[in-house]
Parts: sequence; structure tokens; C-alpha cells
Amino acid sequence: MGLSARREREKQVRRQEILDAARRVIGSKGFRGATMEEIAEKADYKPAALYRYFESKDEILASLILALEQYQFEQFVSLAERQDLTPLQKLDEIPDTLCRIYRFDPVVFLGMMHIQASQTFHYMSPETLAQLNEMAAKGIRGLASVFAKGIELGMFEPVEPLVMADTVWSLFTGVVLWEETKRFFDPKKNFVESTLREALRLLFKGVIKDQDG
Amino acid sequence: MGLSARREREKQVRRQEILDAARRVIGSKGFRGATMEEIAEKADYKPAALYRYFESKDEILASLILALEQYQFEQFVSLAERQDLTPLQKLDEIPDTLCRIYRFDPVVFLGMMHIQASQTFHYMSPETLAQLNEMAAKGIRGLASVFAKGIELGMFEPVEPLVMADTVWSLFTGVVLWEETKRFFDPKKNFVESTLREALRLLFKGVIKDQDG
Amino acid sequence: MGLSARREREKQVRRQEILDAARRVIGSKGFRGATMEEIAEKADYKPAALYRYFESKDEILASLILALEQYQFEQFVSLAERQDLTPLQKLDEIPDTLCRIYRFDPVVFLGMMHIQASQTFHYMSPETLAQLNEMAAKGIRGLASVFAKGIELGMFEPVEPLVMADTVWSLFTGVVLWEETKRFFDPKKNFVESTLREALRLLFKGVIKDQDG
Amino acid sequence: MGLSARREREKQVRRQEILDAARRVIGSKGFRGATMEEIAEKADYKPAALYRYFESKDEILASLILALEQYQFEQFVSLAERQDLTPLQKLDEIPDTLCRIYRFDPVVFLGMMHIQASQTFHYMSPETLAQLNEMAAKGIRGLASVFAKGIELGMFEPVEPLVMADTVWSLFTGVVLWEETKRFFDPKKNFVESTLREALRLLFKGVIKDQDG
DNA sequence: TATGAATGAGAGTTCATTCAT
DNA sequence: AATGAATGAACTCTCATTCAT
Repeated sequence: MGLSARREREKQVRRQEILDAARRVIGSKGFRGATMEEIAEKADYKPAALYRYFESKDEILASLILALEQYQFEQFVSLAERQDLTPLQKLDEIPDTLCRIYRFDPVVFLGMMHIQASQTFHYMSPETLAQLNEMAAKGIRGLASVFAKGIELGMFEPVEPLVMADTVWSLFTGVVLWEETKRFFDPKKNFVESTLREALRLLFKGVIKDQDG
Repeated sequence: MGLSARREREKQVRRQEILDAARRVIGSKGFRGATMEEIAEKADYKPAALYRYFESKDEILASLILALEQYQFEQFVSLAERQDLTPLQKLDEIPDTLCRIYRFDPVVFLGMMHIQASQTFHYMSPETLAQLNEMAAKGIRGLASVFAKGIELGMFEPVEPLVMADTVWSLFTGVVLWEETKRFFDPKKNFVESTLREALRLLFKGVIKDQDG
Repeated sequence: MGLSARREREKQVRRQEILDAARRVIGSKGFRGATMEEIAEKADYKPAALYRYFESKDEILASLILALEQYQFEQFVSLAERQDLTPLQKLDEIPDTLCRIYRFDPVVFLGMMHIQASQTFHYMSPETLAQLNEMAAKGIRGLASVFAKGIELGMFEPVEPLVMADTVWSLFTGVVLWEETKRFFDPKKNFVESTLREALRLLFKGVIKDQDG
Repeated sequence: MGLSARREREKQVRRQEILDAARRVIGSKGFRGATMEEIAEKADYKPAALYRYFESKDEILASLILALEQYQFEQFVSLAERQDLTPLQKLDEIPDTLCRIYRFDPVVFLGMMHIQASQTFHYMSPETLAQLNEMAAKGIRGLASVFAKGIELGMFEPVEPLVMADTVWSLFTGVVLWEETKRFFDPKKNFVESTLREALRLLFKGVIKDQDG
């Protein structure tokens, strides 16, 4: 491995450390409230050093979001493509999949859900922004393909897959956001996963043609 | 009408204008991103003038949030108390009710849903904050009472009403937030209401004991 | 009395009311901390109305100071000119005289003593400023004439009268300011007069030639 | 010397420079009138830079005051503890000591004497404020111990030491404030020290038991 | 005469970012 | 590679003052 290659890898490690630090700060202060100073502190750097690894604060935020979107996409596609499961069994897997996505980066997930997040990125290049949007769309299409197969096989009600995927995703984000909101009132509670599972169970009663499968 | 009464009413009108301006700015910049300067500009004022009508930026935000929470509470209570509807019919009314709440102030609804919102309020007095939280809790309890009656009459599955209300509300916020997120990618679309109705229809299948009513 | 004369007198009454209000505010907030809003409120006006009676905030402050200086001047001159008292007896009257001056307007007295007070008057006309200074000088010269007479009659040590007046005045302001400062730490105490009397008693031991008079 | 140690010292130097600048501004504008902008300008900075060295304007003011109070305390204690002087000789040293204190920081001394000063500090923490008050009290107690010894040895009239210290301090502040006030009228004059010495000489005649002593 | 309304001018403060070292 | 130092730009908020009514 060449010297520059090692350097490059070192750099990637540092980037990750910074991203982790950013996540922690965002978790308690939100996207807008997170400051370079606090991120740097958590990463054992001084603010100026961050600019060696990221062009701007916005690039840090974008990196975090993109990583989550990528993971989301992979999770949905990988679920959709599993050969060992029937469409109905894939349905059963959705709650776990969603929770995995949430747990992959709860902090960024929550921040991202807020539509205004986009407004945060003052200087974010249009290309980066487009990249972010594209990745999000790919994710949703991945989830949709789970339903598409079931409908194609006549196992599900012929709902438009994209619409169904949206509904599921809506429910998911709703559960998460609402649970988090309640946690704001009572920090001890954290029922995200059980609530989600229950809600999806109810939801799927209307989708599955023959409940006995 | 006395002079001072008219003056007071005038003042209320100006307050409303400022709140409207604030809403518009928040809609495009978020709570944190909204500046007094831009709010003032939209309201045809200079920033200093706003302080004749509101003590601080936080008071403006709190006013908007409280108004929405109040409306939400009223809507839920008024639905719960309707004598002309059976519990099942009230269930049918929930989507419309939810959408009315959302439409009452979509911008603030979205901002409020974002958990980090709390971080936004720098100097908000603990009393104001408590007032905000209390009103939010009252709202959810109002919705819960819709289910409580149905359970009491043996028409719904004996799910814990508060849990059910939470689930519905989760679904609702999820739908809204997700739809809004998608709108960020494609501003032309806006299916909030139809998606919500569909999702709730599916959801209620698991709640209603006897689907033939 | 002509209409305009009555009007003029009415105006003077209002001016006094405003000055009284200003005094109260200055007492708790200081010259710089006193706002037109608070002064107006205490005078049962709205801020804008004050400008009918005074050109500016600075004119209000200047009026208060001038009145005190005028009173101080009158007190000193009237003491100096009393025919019924010997110079020594006049000396005995000094503490009372000083305390009368202090009590005439403790608030403004304290504010005035602070040299920086002058910096407060941003827009004060040079004429007004000069007037203030001249009146203060006249006051001290009035006090000096008390000593001058005693020295002239050979009853006091031949100290330069102006220097002696300054020393007495210094002591006085010192007592007042220091006692007030201590009152800041312990609001219950207020020994201005007794401390002053004691201090002057000590001080005069070195001035009076023959203590048995 | 380690790098960080040098850095720390550099920082202290900068802090001093800023404090010096602040002193100059306060000297002409007073505590309240001094602005961060003007302080920065005098220190060859932009306002934002000051916040690297001080948390707030209030911290700057508090630093200046505390330094003076500390110096005052040290001066009094060191005078009281001198073994080479009799109580009477210590008395003779008081004028010089007081003048040293005054000269240590005339500007802050004057600002501090103004009772309203406390109103100036918007955000000063209660702890800082308490620290300021405690240090002031310690100073006066230090001066009092000078008299206590003389009374204990029967050389001074048995005046309550604390009262005596207050009186001396009153005289001192009075002299200073009055002289400064006069300097406002005639900037050329500055007799603080000679007036003080004269005044104290007269004052002590009533304290020292045996004047030939 | 009195004032509601509005504002210009500034104050203190924060923070992402740059740059010499 | 890392950072101390510095700052421009922006933000919230205050207040003396003006002016139409």
C-alpha cells in the first residue's frame, strides 16, 4: 500500500471520528444548534482542524444524512431481494427493518425527518443536495418493491406499491417522531419499537388478503 | 366601542399579521432559521417594531404553537363530545379532524413535530414551556376519550385508549411529515389527506370489533 | 392672569411632576439606567408626551441637577450671610446645612457626585453644561465665604477658605457616598447624618483657633 | 517553558491589554457608557475578538473591580502588619496608602464608588457579585485593624475601629470624588493627594490621644 | 394636548470560517 | 497536521426620539 493510500485511509478514519462527534452533538442540539466548536471538542480537535476533513459544517451534515439514506436503501433492497422469504414473510420483516434503519442513526434520522433540515444547508452545493434527494428516492423505491412482488403474486390487495411503501414509511416516521416527542415530556419512556410493531400489525390487517396466509 | 377597545383590537390584528408573517418565514426557514428581520420585512415592519407586539422572538413562536395546540385540543374534545355520532362514526371523523388540525397551521405543525424544536427556545420562560407541554398533553387526552367511549360501549377492542390515541397520532404525524418530506423532492405533490385517510382506514380495521358495525 | 400665563404655569406644574418621576426612577436605576419609558410611566404619561415639556432626556437630567446646585448655592450663601451667628456658630451649622442639601435631592446628589455622570449628556448643549458648571462653582464659593469671614476675624486658622470649603465638601460627599455604598450591602443601615456630624467635629478641631471660642 | 505555558502567558498579556483598553474607555464614558466596540478599538481588535478573552462585558468590568479591591485589601493588610511602625506611624502612612490605592486604578475606583454601579451589570453571576462584595468588606476590615492595634495599646481614642476605618474611607472617597468632580470643571487641577493629606491630618487630631506622643 | 405607532442607531453576543504559524 | 487567533456577518433586543392623528 502506497504512502498516499495509507494517508487517505487515515483521513477516512478521522472523518468518521468527526462524524461520530457531530452525531452526538446533533443529538442534543439539533442540526442547526450543533456548532463546529462543540463537534470539534467531542472529536478531540479544535474547530479549525475540522476544515482539513470537511469543507464546511454543511458537508458534515450531508455526509451523515447520505450515510443513513444509503443504509436505508440497502436494507430495503436487501429485504426485497431475499429469496428465502415469501412476500408475506417479508412483510413481517418490515418492522425490524425499519427499526434497524432507525437504530442505524436515530439522531440523523430524526433530524432528517424534519423537512426544514434542507434549509440548514446554506452553502450546500446543488450537486450534494441532488445526491441526497436521489438517495432518498431510491430508498423508497426499494421498499416499494417488497409490496410490488406481493401484489404481483396476488397475495396483497392491489394497492399501488409506491403508495403502500409511503404509507408504511409514513407510519414509521410518525411512530418515531411521536415517540421521540413524548420522550421529550418523559425522557424515561422509549417505546419506539413496540409501538411501531403494534401499529404495523394493525396496518397490515388491511393489506393482507388472507390473514391465515 | 371605546377607543381603547378599538385600539386593543387593532393591536390584535397587528399581532395576527406578524404571526402570519412569522408563519411564512418559518415555513421556508424553520423555527431557528426564521429571523426577526425577515419576519418584520414580511409584515412590512422594521424589526424593532415587532417588539411592540411581542416580547421576544420566542413569544412569537410560543404564540403560534399554543394556538395550534389549543385548536387541536378543541377539535378533539368537540369530536369526543358530539352526541349525534356513535363511537364508530366518530372514528370515521378522525381523519377529517386530523387534517383540519394539520391545515390549521401546517407550518407550525411541522416545526412542532421536530423534537429539536425545544432547543430553539433560548429564553422561553419555564412557565410558557410548561403551558405548551400541558396543552399538548390535553390534546392527546381529548383524542383518547373518543376511543374510551367506544371501548366502554364494547364497540372497540379494549385497547388502552391513550395508547390508541398515541398510535393514531403517530400515524398522523408520520403521514404528514413523510408527505412533506416527499414534497421537498417534488413540490407539486401533496397527498397528505388521501394518504392519511387510506392509512387510517387500514388501521381501524384492527380496532373495530364488528366491521359491519 | 392671561390665558397664556396660566398655560405657562400649568406647564411648569407638569414639568415638576415629570422631574419628580424622573428622580424616582434615577433613584433605582441611575442616570444612565433611567429610561424615558419608566419616567413617563411614573408621571402617568406616555413617553412621547414628555417631549412636550422637555427637549430631551438630557434636559430632564440637567434640570434636576441645576435645581440641586441652585439650592446648594442658596443654602451656603444664606448661611454665610446670617448676621445672628458668629463664624464659629456658622461652623456648627454646616453639618445641618450639608444634610439639608443632601436631603433636598439625595438621588440627584448621588448621581451628580459621580464624575461620569457628565458623560451621560450626549446631546446636552454646551450652554446648559456651562450653566451647570458655573452653578456648582458658585455653591462652593458660597461655602468658602463662611470660612473667609472666620479667618478674617482671626477665629480660624488661616487656611485658604476655598481649600477648606473643598475639604469640607469632600468629606461630606465622601460620607454620603460611602454610607450609601455600605447601604448597598446592608440596606437597613443609614447613618449619613450622625457619621457626618462626627467626622466634621473631628475635622474642625484643627480649624478653630481657640476651641473654647 | 512549555508551549502551552507560554500561550497561557500570552493570553494573560492580551487580557491585560484589553483591560487597559477598557479602563481607558471607562475613564471617559463610565461603566455603562463603555462599549465593547470602543474597548476593542482601543485594544486594536474587533469586538468579537474580545470574547476569546472574556466571557462578556460584565466579566471585563468585574475583573477590573476585583483587581482594585484585591490591591486595596493587600495594601491595608500589609500596612496593618508592619512591625517596624508604631500605630501612630501607621496612621501617618494612611494617606500614602490611600493614594496608592487610588492611583492603582483611578478610573475603576471612581466607577466603583458610584452606588448605581451595581445596576450596570446585566448578567453578572451572583457568585461574581458576592465575590466582589466580600473582597470590598475584607478591605475595610484590613484598614480597621490599623486602628484596632492603636486602641488596644491605648494610643488612640477608643473609637470603634470599623467606624473609624469607615470614616477615613469616607473622607478618602469624598476627597477623590470631589477633586475629580472639580477636575471636570477645570481639568488642569488635581490636588487629590495634598487635599487628602490635609484632611486626614485634621481628622486624626481627634483620634490620637496624646498629640505630642 | 396627548399618544400609538414606528424606527434608526446601536448594543452585546454568537459562530462558521480563514490563515499564519 | 493542527491550531491559536482573529473576524465578518448576522442575530436578538433596547431605547431615545419623531410624527401623524
